[in-house]
Amino acid sequence: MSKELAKTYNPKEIEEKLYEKWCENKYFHAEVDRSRKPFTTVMPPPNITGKLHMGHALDNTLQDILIRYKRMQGYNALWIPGTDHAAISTEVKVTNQLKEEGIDKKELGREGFLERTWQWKEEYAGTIENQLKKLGISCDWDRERFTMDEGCSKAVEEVFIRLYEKGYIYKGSRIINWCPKCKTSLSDAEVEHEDQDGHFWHIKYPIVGTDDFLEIATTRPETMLGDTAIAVHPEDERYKDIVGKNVLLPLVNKEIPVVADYYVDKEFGTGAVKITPAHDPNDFEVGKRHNLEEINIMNDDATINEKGGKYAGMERYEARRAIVKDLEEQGYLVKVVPHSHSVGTHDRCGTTVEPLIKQQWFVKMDELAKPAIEALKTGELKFVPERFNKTYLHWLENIKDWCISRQIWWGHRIPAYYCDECGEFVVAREKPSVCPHCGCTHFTQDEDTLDTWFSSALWPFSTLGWPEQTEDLEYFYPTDVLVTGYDIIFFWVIRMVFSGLEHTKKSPFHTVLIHGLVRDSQGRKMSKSLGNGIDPLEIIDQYGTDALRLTLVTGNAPGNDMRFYHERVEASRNFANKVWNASRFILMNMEENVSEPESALMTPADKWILSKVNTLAKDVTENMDKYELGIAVQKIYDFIWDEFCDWYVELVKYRIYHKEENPAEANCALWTLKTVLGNALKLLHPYMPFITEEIYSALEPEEESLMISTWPVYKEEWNYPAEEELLEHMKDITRGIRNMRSEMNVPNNRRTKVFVVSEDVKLLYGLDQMIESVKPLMAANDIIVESEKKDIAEDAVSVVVPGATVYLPLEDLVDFEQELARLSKEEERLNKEIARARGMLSNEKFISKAPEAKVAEEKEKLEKYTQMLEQVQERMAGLKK
RNA sequence: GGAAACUUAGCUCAGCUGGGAUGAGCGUUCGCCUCACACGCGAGAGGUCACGGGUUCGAGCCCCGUAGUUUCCACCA
Repeated sequence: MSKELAKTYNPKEIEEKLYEKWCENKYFHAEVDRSRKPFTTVMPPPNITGKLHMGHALDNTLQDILIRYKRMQGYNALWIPGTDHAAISTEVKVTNQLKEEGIDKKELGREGFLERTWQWKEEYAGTIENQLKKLGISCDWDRERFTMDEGCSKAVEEVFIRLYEKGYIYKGSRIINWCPKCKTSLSDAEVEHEDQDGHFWHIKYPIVGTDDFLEIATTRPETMLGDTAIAVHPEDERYKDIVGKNVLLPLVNKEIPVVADYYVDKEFGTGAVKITPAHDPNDFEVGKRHNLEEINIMNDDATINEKGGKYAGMERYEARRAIVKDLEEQGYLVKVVPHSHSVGTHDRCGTTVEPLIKQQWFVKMDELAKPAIEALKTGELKFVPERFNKTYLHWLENIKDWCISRQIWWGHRIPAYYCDECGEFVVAREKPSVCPHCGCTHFTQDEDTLDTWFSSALWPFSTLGWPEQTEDLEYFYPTDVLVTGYDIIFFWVIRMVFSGLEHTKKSPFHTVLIHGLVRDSQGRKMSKSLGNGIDPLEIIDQYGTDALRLTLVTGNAPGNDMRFYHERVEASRNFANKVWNASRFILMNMEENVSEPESALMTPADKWILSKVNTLAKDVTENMDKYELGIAVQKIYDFIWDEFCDWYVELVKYRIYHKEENPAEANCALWTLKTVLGNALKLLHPYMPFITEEIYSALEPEEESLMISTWPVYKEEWNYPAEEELLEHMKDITRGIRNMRSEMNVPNNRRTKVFVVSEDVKLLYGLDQMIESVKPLMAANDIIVESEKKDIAEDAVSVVVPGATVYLPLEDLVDFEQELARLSKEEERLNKEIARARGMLSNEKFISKAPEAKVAEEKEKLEKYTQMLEQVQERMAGLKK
């Protein structure tokens, strides 16, 4: 940064250059160093399915803020980046890409498809990496990982085998969620439920041996092809006599029994339920209890199979229509009632999920869940904000076994090998040579792959070398904070916690910082289908990375959603420009050899701003330690703009402009400017890394880099309470004068005498010390400070501020009536204030119960306002003469 | 059917362990191109903190209830 700077900040000129410098110097890289404390975080690996969206920008900005902060505090900060193979999502994307080229993935075969998908991975992982770099994030690129790289795959295999050997992984035939489009099983978490308008078809089933019918209601009539019973509530008087009898399944013309089961709700529908064990999770349970046959009537693509008789080959909804039509024609359909019900859909493709019975691999969850619940209760793990504890616990306490096998190619293949001869399987690290069951030597590996979350669950330790007991693992693990959105607590956070506890005996992190969603300006979720997504790169291009980052953290509390719109980024951009220009002003005037001045040379203003930045450092640190990043950055913003720019820089101009006459005073001002700006830049750096680094390098050219400099800490010697008080008085006086002038339409260029009358000796003395500096702020050509009102003409306007009365002789402009009106308004206000304070102080309970400090505070206020009121009244009396 | 969050200035949102809403940005009114910045400077206007109770000397904040909005979970055929 040279001294001839552009009037507006141009992020494009510096961002790339600085990022390269940081990378070249390995500032992001961390190695084991036992002399320092580590601070570790792992990046939630973005899916390689596409480019990053605003949610990623938020997630990574938050992490970068924390990691930069900790790094400056002296921690050995490690942030591991990486990407996720995103099994089904990626397979769908690549399959579609192939389809566009007219290629069926089956033609390619497994190997060919995988080769193609690895190509895809290379391309997208590269794109994602570049995007992250644009965001300025300081993760350790030397440690970049991928959920399907060698190390992660090794960890996956090891975990699978260990859990299998422990009996926690099993293969079983259970009812699972099936996506007929992706042709794979899904876990419960991957199924989204949405309410759809459907119908209730009331159908009558003839009771065998009578002329009676049993009426049932169903939302999915096509499943009747697989009905193997009707269930009623055991205590339902209506059906008491029918239990044990058979009914005739219409269309199929098969007799099925009526069973009694507590699952049935007497009040709902007709109180009689058709039971299709193979196509409904509840019916499956009922079926187990009553030993019912399970008839699977569907193929993997949700067409009706050969068990469906004449409906075989039909697509599921086509079959539904045909069956309803037939029922109606044959007189079995009683009525159709509109009915809204919840339908499960695949979260990746939106297809309605079909519950089917399939052989799948499962993780037994009950034992694994217990330590994860315990970790939260003991405090080993905590959520910020705390309300997510409930979400976490509720899920774990109601957890069901996790279906982990997927019938797709892209993913970690299950390490189970089937004997070609006897069909028995062996779970092993390598393909076995001899079958322990039959002695045969030919094996085929299980075709299935694992749920994508199976590998991401290991991310915090697989990326550090587990299952090897590496030095990295020992030193950096457990990690410290995990930053992620509330939308993947179930998918990911919970699974990482129980996996970490199971395999490393430790919670993988002590804190989970949860953030919300970035929504559009109308509060809608950003989505491809709505086309309302905002590309972070476009924003960066338009306003700069720092502006984007600032926008993403201001005015937001942890866990809350935010709305994103251009006006907010503009405000951030404006702030960047403000910082830029204040710095430009300082650098333009900066001398080579500024030195720390004697305390005696410092003006009250210098001490005040030092004191302010000192307190700021303390407050910001406290807020950041509590993850209150929005509050922290707001304080920095306010300090820089309001205190530093609007007051201090203005107060310093006189000394700077009179450098030649008084170099010592100028030095003092410059040193303070440099020191305070330097500290402010440090505090701001985690939020706005580029602009702060750029300015700092010009301000402190001898220092290597701001990002590796030390975080400001509170120092007692910069605590100047008296000067803080004095400057508050000075501001009150200045505002009083400006207010008066504005109200009276005094032209800007008209300078006046200013009389400050006060009994406060310290105030008078302090003002006197800064008189030349203060003049421009008060639009004064002369400031007279005195302890009592002497030769001030009555045709002056006056304003009473705490501790002083200020007069402006504005003979020609004074309107006595107006002046009296103004004063009486002020009198009224003060009377109200006094009444309020008196009211509190006359309440005995307040005096006896409120903390002493609070009582003293109110007494002080009462005194202050009473004094001001006297001044106002005195002035009014003078005017009335 | 459970659970959570939200309801504060025209808009979007902050408000830490309860102690005068001197809250922020945007918008708006008035005056300023004052030699760092018009992406700016100065001065204003604008709020019964959803509603009703309760606890407390004191409630935007704690407790209970009501209404509206949003989200998550759940097997109601």
